[in-house]
This record gives sequence, structure tokens and C-alpha cells, in this order.
Amino acid sequence: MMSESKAEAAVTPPASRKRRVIRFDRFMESLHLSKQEIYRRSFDEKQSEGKIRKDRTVVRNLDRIFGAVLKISNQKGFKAMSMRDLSRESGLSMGALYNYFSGKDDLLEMLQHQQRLMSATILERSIAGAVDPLEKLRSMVVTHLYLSEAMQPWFYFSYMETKNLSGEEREKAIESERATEKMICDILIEGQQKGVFVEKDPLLSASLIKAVLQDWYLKRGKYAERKITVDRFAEFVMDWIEAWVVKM
Amino acid sequence: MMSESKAEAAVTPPASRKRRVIRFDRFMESLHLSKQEIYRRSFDEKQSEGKIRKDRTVVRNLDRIFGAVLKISNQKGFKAMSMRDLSRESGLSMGALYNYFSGKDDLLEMLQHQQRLMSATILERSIAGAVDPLEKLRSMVVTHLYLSEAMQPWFYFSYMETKNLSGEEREKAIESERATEKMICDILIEGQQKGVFVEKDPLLSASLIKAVLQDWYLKRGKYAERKITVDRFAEFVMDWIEAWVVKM
DNA sequence: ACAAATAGAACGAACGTTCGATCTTTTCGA
DNA sequence: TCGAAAAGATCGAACGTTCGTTCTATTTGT
Repeated sequence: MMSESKAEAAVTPPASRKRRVIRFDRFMESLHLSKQEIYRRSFDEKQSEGKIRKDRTVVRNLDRIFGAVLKISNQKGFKAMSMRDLSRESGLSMGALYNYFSGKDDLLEMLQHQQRLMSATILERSIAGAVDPLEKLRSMVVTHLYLSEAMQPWFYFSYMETKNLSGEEREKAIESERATEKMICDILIEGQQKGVFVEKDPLLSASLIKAVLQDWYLKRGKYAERKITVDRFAEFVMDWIEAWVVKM
Repeated sequence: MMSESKAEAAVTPPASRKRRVIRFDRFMESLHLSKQEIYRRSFDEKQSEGKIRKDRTVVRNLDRIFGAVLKISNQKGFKAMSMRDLSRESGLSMGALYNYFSGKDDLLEMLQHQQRLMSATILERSIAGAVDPLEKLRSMVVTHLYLSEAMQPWFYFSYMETKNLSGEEREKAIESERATEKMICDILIEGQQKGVFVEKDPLLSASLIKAVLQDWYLKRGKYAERKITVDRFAEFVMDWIEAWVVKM
């Protein structure tokens, strides 16, 4: 299985690439569908009592607000974004905005929470189907890249604005990041135990893999400029990883 | 020369590691010595006319100011740091502070400028001595890691606060980052032409290497927690890179 | 004593947040 | 089916606070 997928990628790259593009499109669709549900659900959780609102309005405005926050913040930082900026960009007045969050800090936490929720759900689901370590690793890498491609502004925002969080929420963000690394690490350990991966420090290897995966959403502009697609990047990264971890 | 250092590292890792620690110490010393010179020089350049000052005072206070800015900014961001925070941490009054920069934006640019100046100077010097591509690559990687280890707050600050720069200075920062990547890329191309490196996309390989190098100063806390030294990380990264680029 | 260097109160601008007025949509008896 | 009352949703001026910056009086060093 290991050598099979590797040989296939090397001999017929166009076919392999095309197949993966289709998968990415499906991936996007399933994301878009669940977005509204997640908005609504987490908004309900927040204010269990008091103002009850209509689903359609809540989802529409939260979408506007989040979109505006990500656009402005990813340009000049969350702290530099004023509520007047947000009002202008989202098309909602100051008063209207404050019906959806209790303050600027709360808004920051909402965005971080959303991103963690979506990521964790989808990533864990991705490696559930795979059986052997190499397939798990590939699934993990590709899913992470697809996910961060589809939600790039969210991932970028989460990374850059972690330091603005305070106390408890900050630790949640760090823990979430470590969890991804641990998932990779566990796959590497399993591969070593089954004798298909080389005996190298798995935690350090996982760190490097994580660093490379993060580069995709942190330097998105650079890769877009060079016309590197997600699928091309994913293929390249997997080749790189396999050359290191797979026993030959 | 190439195969000598490589064989030595592979056969006698403890000795090699010890030797590199010594090199890192020397590296630190040479940095500390040139720090004052660079402060003084770039401060003179800034205000060619007007207030003439005493060297000792300028260097001492710039050191305090920069140290305070880096400490506060790397915790909660440059935008969130108030001038009153800076006054408290640096031990200088508001009035005293404004004798060293014309405003908060200017202060940001000074720090970015310093970091770029030091990095460019030292990095270019590092690969000048090497002859064959693999030795150049190793020299580049190790120097970059040592430099970012010695100046971690500066590197972290530069990375996180680039978006706060405006216009011209922002492009300089981006250009500086691309330059490092291009240095790696050029070494890879040279290696391919000389037939010692495998034929893979050199720009994409350089991107991945850069991403891994950046991880060292961006996640410094994580590696410190796990007691990973610079030398251990450098060794691991070089093994990783060699497994990918070196023809076997 | 004199210039260099510092102190910290003072100022206007901009910030996050609030709140009563206003507009929009839904509800429901006739 | 229709229109008026109720509820939902939006608006933007106004408030108190904090920010970056300035300025003059004072201290420091030689």
C-alpha cells in the first residue's frame, strides 16, 4: 500500500492530481453546509436566556460580522480594528453589532472557538477511515491542508491573535495546537512499532511536519503568487515526509 | 571539506555536538560586541542634524527601550503596548523616550530595521566561506538557527508585527524574508547543476526549509519546554533536509 | 554654570461601549 | 383579508476612558 501510492504519484501525477481536486471540491461543499449549523448552535449556547432571535437573521449577521472581522484583522490586526471599522465593513451599526457579542474580547473568543470547533471535528473524522500508518499520515496531512485552504482566514487569524486572548481561552488555543501535533506524533509512533517507519524522534518529526503544514496558511499570498495549488503542495509535502519517515 | 564535516557528524555525534556549542558561544559574543556599534550607527544616520548626544547614554537607553519594547510586544502585541507601559518597563519618562524616536510608528520601524540589518550582514557572511553546495546549505541552516536563537525576540517581533508597518517599510520586510528563501533556493539549484542534489522543485524545497527554520523562533517556548537545544534541532533539521535533497 | 537629559502634567483625538429613538417584521382579532 | 398592536432588530449620537504626543520646569553630569 505504501509503495503503491508512492509509485502511482510518481508515474501518473496528472491523474492523481485531478482526482484530488475533486475531493477538495466535495470537501468545500460539506464545509459550507455545516457552517450555518455551527454558527447557530454556538450562538444558542452562549445566551441561553434573554433575547431569542430568528435563525435566519442570526446566521446572516454572524456571517457578515465574522467575514468583516477576518478581513480587517488579517490586514492590520485585531487590536488595530476599531468597532467603527467593523461597523462600516459589516454594514451593521454599532448598536446592532452589540446584539451579537458582549464586547470586543468576546468577539475574539467567538472566532477562536469557531475555528477550534470546526478543525477538531473534521480532523478527527479524517483519520478514522485509514488503517495503516502511512495512509493515516497521508490522510492527516491532506485533510489539514484542505481544511486550512478552505478556512485560511480563520486559521491565519487564530494563529496571529492567540496572544490577545486572556488566561483560560489562551490555554485552550495552545492545547488545541498541541493536539494536532500529538495526532501526527501518534501516527509516527504507530508506524515505528509496526516496523514501516524509521526509528527517529517522533515528536521532533511531528513538529517539523506541523511547521510545514502551518506555512501553507501563514504564507498563503506567497504560494498564490507562485500559482502553487493545494494539491501540488500536498503532493510535494507528502513526498518530502515519506523520504524521511518511511523505511526503505 | 563537505564529506569531512558530514562524516564527522554522522560517526561522532557527541563530539560534533559539543564542538557546535562552543561555536554558538563565540557566535553570541561576536553578536553582543557589534550590537552597540549598530545601535550607535543607525541612530546617527537617523538624525543627521540637531541634537548631538553622548554615545554612552544613547546606547544604554536604546538598549533599555528596545528590550522593553520586545518584552511587552512579544507578550501582548505592539499595538497593545502603550507608551506608558513602555515608560514603566524601560524606566524612562515619556519625555525622555521621545528623544530617541519621533513616534510609535518610528519606533516600530527602528526595530524592524535593526533586525534586518543584523540578519542580512551575518547570514551573507556565513555562506561566503563554504565551497560545495552541501556545505553551504549546512552553513546557511546552522547560522540561521544560531542567529534566530541569539536574537529570538527580534525575529519573533519582526514576524508578528510586519502587518503593522505601512507601505514602503512593509515591502522591505517582505523582500528581506524572500531574500533568505532565495539564498537557500540558489544553493539548491547550484547543487542540482553540480549533480549532488536530486532534481526537485528548488523553490518549493526552499519554502519548506524556511518554514522549518522559522518554527524555531516562532515556537521557542515549546522547544524550551521539551529541552531541545539549538544544536539538537539543527542536527535534526539537517538530517531531514539531507534525506530529501542529497543524491544517493 | 551651562548644556544635556529627564520628568510628568496637560491636550486633543480616538477608542469601546451604552441607550433611548426609530425602523421592520410578525402576530392576531375582526 | 387586513390593519393595528407587539416584538424584533437597527440606528447613531453621546459618554467616560485611554491613547499618543507635546511642552515647560527640573535634575543631572562635567
